Amino acid sequence: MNNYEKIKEVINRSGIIATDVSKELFKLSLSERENAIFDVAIASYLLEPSLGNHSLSKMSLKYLSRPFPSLPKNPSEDELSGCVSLRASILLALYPILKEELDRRELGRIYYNVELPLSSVLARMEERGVLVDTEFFKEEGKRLKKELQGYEERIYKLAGMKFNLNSPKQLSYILFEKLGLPKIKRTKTGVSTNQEVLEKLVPYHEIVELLLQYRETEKIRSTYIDALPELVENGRVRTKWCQTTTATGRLSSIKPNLQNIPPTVREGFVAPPDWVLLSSDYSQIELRIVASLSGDKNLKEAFERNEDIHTRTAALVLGIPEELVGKKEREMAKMINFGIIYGMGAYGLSRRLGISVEDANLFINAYFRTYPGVKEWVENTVREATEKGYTTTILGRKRYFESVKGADIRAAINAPVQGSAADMIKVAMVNIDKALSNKKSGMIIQVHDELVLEVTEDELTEVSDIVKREMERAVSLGVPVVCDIKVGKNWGRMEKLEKNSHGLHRLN
DNA sequence: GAGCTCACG
DNA sequence: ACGTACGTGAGCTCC
Ligand SMILES: [Mg+2]
Repeated sequence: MNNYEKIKEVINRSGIIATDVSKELFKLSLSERENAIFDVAIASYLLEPSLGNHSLSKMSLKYLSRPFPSLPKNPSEDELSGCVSLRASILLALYPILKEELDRRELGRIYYNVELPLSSVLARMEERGVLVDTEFFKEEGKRLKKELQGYEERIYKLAGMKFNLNSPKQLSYILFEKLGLPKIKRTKTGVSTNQEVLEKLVPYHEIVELLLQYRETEKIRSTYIDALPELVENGRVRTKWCQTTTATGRLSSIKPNLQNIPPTVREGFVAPPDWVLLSSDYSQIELRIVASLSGDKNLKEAFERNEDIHTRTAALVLGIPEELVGKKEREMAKMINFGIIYGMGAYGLSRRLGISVEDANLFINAYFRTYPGVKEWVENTVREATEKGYTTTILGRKRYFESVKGADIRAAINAPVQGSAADMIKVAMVNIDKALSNKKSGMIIQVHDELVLEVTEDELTEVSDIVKREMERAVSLGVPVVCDIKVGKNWGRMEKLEKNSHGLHRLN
């Protein structure tokens, strides 16, 4: 037996306790069964998701009151083995403590049924990576560079001098001192020049419109077009899917972050010849979860009607027929629907709708009269968070709060919604991965309410059925759940996939 | 490394 | 009693 085989044999016979590296073990095929692994980082994450960092040194101090030994520089063989075995002993000691704590707080289920199996799914997503059209990035880079040079020249001319356009400090000097524009909002260190401020300054000076365009283009160029190709290896980027980072239960993604790619840049993520990309996204999942958690009759019924939820909301709130709901009314309802998910108050709504706080209050009151169950749910959630010190999702994931005041009130309202949506798509991912285990196709990206898969053309019909079914039935909400499926040769240009009368899929 | 800004859901 | 909409990651400037 070589070392690899020895290690594999031990792991699958005795089990292994690891941290943060369960994905690596799966990648190396070192683990043949999930229950051969206990990942202390994932356990610690479920126990304290707001911690952000579940390093062994933190866990060791917290649960064992023991420092985590650091490796000396240029260690001797003895020092090395001493340190490593000390570290291993810490892992070993953490295992029973974390396991018992998971059970005590009823987090064992979500650990064993969702998070642990998910870590192997994420491992496979990392291994597969995403194919990148480097030519697209090259050409787009050239085009944006030219476009930016045009903005720069005109901006310098209007400013009467050259300056560093990427420096908010210098820009603020130009706008508010040199050109004398009104100061709208301040930051900790000076005067804000953010997009919201610039939009208000547009009528004052023609430089502002150019600045907005420059900012938008420069963002795309610097963050995406220039940075992404640096991370391509053998034609693919392999993001790291972070499973123990967010306070709510969502995933995050780094190097590169594939969860904030703008539509224009999505074109650069492509399928190989004879493959397509398939994207399936939940429709209004967070609001459906609000309907489910609150049990509000009217909100549930609104979804059962399968009409546009914002239009329906506007009609109910304003007491008018849906045919009379115009753009403005729908926009207002959409704002409140979103606002609810974020725990927004009258002040926030008034600012976003450009109306008075009094009017915003009227709308919110009318909204809660329409959906009284939602109002009750919000109040109960905040009360529970205060009394128990945590909020809970549909699968029992918890987020802890020390005292629920200020911004924490809103976070406490949002956490069960955002977290339940995360629970749901995670379950879907585990089930889809299982259903695709004997296929060539596989998942490559998750963006909170969207899954992207790389699919061979011959598997398209079957895979799209699996994805849609597993996403919609991942967790039973008692409210209809709908996913829309799109297909294309790249992530940017996709067409809706519809079922025709023969049950066959076709591209429109 | 902090602060600002901004991309996504 | 609210610094007044939640959750992320990353590039850039400046100290
Ligand atoms: Mg969606």
